[in-house]
Amino acid sequence: MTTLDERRAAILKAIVQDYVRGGEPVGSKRLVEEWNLGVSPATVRSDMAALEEAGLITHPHTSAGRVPTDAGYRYFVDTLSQTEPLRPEQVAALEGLLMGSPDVEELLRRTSSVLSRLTRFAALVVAPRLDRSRLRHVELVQLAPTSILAVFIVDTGRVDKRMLDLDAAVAEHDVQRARHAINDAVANLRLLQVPDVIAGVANGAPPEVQPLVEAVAAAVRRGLAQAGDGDQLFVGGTANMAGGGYFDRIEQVKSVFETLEEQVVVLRVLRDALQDDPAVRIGSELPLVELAACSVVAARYDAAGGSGGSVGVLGPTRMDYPKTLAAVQAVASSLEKALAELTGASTPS
Amino acid sequence: MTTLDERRAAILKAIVQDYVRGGEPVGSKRLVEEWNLGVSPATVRSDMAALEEAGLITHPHTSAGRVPTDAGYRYFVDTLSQTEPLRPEQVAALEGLLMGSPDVEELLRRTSSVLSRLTRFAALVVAPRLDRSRLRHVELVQLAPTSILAVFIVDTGRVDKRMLDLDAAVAEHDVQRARHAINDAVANLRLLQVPDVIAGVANGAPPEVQPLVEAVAAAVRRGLAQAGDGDQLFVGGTANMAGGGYFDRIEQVKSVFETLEEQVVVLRVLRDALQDDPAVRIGSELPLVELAACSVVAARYDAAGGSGGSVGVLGPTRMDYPKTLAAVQAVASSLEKALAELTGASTPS
DNA sequence: CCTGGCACTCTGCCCAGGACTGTGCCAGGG
DNA sequence: CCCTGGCACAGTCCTGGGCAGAGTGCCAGG
Repeated sequence: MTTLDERRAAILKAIVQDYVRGGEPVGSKRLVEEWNLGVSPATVRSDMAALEEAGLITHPHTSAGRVPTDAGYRYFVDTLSQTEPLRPEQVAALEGLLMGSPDVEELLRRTSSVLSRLTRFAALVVAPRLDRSRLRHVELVQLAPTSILAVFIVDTGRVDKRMLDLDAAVAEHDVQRARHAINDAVANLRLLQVPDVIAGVANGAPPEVQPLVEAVAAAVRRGLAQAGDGDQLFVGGTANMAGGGYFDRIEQVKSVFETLEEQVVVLRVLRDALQDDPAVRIGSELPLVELAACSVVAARYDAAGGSGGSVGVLGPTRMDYPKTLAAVQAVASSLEKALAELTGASTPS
Repeated sequence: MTTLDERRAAILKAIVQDYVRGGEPVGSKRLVEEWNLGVSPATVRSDMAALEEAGLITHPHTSAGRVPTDAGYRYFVDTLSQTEPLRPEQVAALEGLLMGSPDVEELLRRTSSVLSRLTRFAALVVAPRLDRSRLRHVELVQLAPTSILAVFIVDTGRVDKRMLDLDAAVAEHDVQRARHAINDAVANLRLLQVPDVIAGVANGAPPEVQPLVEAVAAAVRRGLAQAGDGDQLFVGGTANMAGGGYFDRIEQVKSVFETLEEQVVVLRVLRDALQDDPAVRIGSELPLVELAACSVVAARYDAAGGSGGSVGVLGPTRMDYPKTLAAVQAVASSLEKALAELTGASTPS
């Protein structure tokens, strides 16, 4: 992207800001009136023609004002704007809301709720990644002779479960032996190391319990492999996408909702976006054509032990990027704090 | 509701069916043509006037056809229609989809997905009630000296967790003592009995562990008290409410989505509806004005040990009630079967 | 390089007319 | 007493024309 003439940059900036506020194509006359640019509408027009030539703005039709293109928003975000930090009382309110959460799940739920209300878009919150968390405890519950429910309790307070289907029946007390052997070996281990350690336990274990222990190791391995797609996702404020008056055709709204229902897809989009941090992905930059009229703004947050997740919003391309970025970043950092408070206590000396 | 003249009943039925299919007000002429009623449009008109007098149909405006009112749909559902059972291959496909589920949560998720695709409305699935389930195991994990994570594993394979904040620190081995004492006492007990039994354990326990055991009892009690509102809810196919062309104003769509986001509200609506089984609640019969243009069709299902939940759909009042009822009931019974298969194996001799 | 002016284009709105649909009512016939 | 055909009436939807408004593109001049 070539760098822009100073006045043209100012005009692009004005177009973006006006359009984001009003939702209507903005013309040369209005522009000079509201932003006293010191030049005449005619000059602005020729500049706008240049901006259009450069692919930064378009015409809906011959005689309408200009509208930013995705590239226009991109230029605006990259070089014409800077995030406007939230007001201190907003940050305070934010932290107040998040701090009191009783557990991680509830905290993440609240986070998605508060972020959606703050931005008036759909909020996306991805739970801390499992792979770097530490395992606290494994519980094995025998539901049937060959089927065992394995429950994994992780230091962030998250609880995961998985059914194990064995080829042969296991005796109740062998389940207990496996349980003890595994827990002795893995307590407070990084989840990533767990499969290998458990596999080691299996090797040294008596033959009756070996298959069970191996099954547990396999379950953890599977869980970690899935972790990318299997991460927990909390979505909030989807209704915001229906109001607001973005999107002209109802079909667009529907396809956005359809996309939001597919957690796997949303997770992929988020992960894809988060090659930068904070990340802004505008319209066609998103990997899904269904979301061509949408943008994603996201940021990472860290959690105890180097694990972490991300928060973000999905909104129309016509969004206030500086404000949204600020909100997303503020929420990410508040979440980080609240999480630290919640699980920082979770490493007793 | 007084009973209706036979011809008038036929006319009402025809109006409902035509309107549900086409979405447009239906007039006297079309009616006699398509349903060869054996009388002239004029006669139909006078009957329609009577039906309108009775509050079963309305005019959108002076010179439009008639549209059923909520009461009209109600009459149709109660006395003019009967559910059309699904085709056998549909039932088979349904069961095929549900049977392979690895665990209860996934099963319920799939259920909501399949029900929404079957009906093209938003599907609601409430997990089996906790209060009549049996407790399999309680796990206590100490996250900090005064904070304990209690994990409850129930026979349906469901896992619930709850944080316990104690007033005083507990020693690690006391946590283990409490854990053993509780598990010895409660294994395979109905959840409803659990609080009292644990309270009994607390009484006989040494003073160091007493507060912890009591906290566990309180947690279960709280969990059960909440059970009404705290039940797990799986919502699927919400995007269907945006397509379809029901709802004229976008505002309605938005308020439906807002309602769907409030799980507590949805659960209340469902529980309220399920005084009958199967239940049909039409428009103004629902306890929420926001849902005045919607109907709920729901049915209960039973799960192991007398516990159970419900499945249902939320759609526009203008829905095909016989078909929807059939779908909901078929899904409920398939879910019941799949659940039995999944947890029936869970009562080893 | 900027500016004012001018012609042009396209939208949105209003209004009127006509086609259409559907109703309500009434008088007449079985 | 109920059904029927006929007729007047009311309201929607569509179309077309006219008109105002906004905005552009271009060009000649400072």
